Amino acid sequence: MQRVPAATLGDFELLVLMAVLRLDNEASGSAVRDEIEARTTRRVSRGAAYVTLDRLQDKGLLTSRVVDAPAEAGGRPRRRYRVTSAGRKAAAQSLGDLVRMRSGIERILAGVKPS
Amino acid sequence: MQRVPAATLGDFELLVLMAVLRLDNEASGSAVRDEIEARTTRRVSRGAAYVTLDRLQDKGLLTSRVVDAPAEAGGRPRRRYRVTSAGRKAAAQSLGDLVRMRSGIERILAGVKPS
DNA sequence: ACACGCTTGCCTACAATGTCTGCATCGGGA
DNA sequence: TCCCGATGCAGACATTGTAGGCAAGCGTGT
Repeated sequence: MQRVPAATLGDFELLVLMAVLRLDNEASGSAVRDEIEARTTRRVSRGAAYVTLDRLQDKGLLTSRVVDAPAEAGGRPRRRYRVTSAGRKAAAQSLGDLVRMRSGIERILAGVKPS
Repeated sequence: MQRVPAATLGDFELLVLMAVLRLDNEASGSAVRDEIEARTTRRVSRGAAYVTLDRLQDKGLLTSRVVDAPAEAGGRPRRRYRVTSAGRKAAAQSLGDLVRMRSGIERILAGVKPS
């Protein structure tokens, strides 16, 4: 069942949504996980990914289906996720908020050396 | 007491951190609140702002002091917040993650009409 | 000096999200 | 068949998000 209020996205939810988008709407759970770990500095446990994927589905921001041939070397059939138009809208809004907030302080944030 | 692990920033924490930065490190609690409400689509209660400000202090990402002349028409003395170097680093890292994740799908996210 | 009202700060409680560990399931190969 | 690797998922708990209400100061008017 979908929840109507569609509250604001959490930080990880936004990353997951973008991961699915960037994987061309054919993302499996572990693909999402790998994508986030590859593109960001965060470490993602498998469980964390699936729980978030599930919650995004409850909100109606994602859909999924279990249509997949098994992987090369064994493995359970994969579930594939797709971003809905509501999902795109939510992601765009969250990112818009971030961008508007950042505008003007890029310089301050740029000169930061990583540890 | 500061917490060492300095976990990843939540979405609202990041907004608050940026608000203080953009207010030139002389931000009061309600100024932060007003700034976020002005620049984003989110509504911020006073309590939410202060709780987050407090937590960011515990993490060592912000410092504060109560040095302020009273406002124009009455009011309690204001507390002013300042972002630490650790805070700048944390914000830069979170934003970096977001930007890297977004790169390549800007087009998809751009063509989204607000409701 | 006193009461008043305004603004800011903060505390408390609760909802939502983030995160991990462990286990079940499915398919392939030995 | 039996094991193995990979995926999905469930349960539990930590962290963060959010609101409402109460108290503290400070000016103003009497």
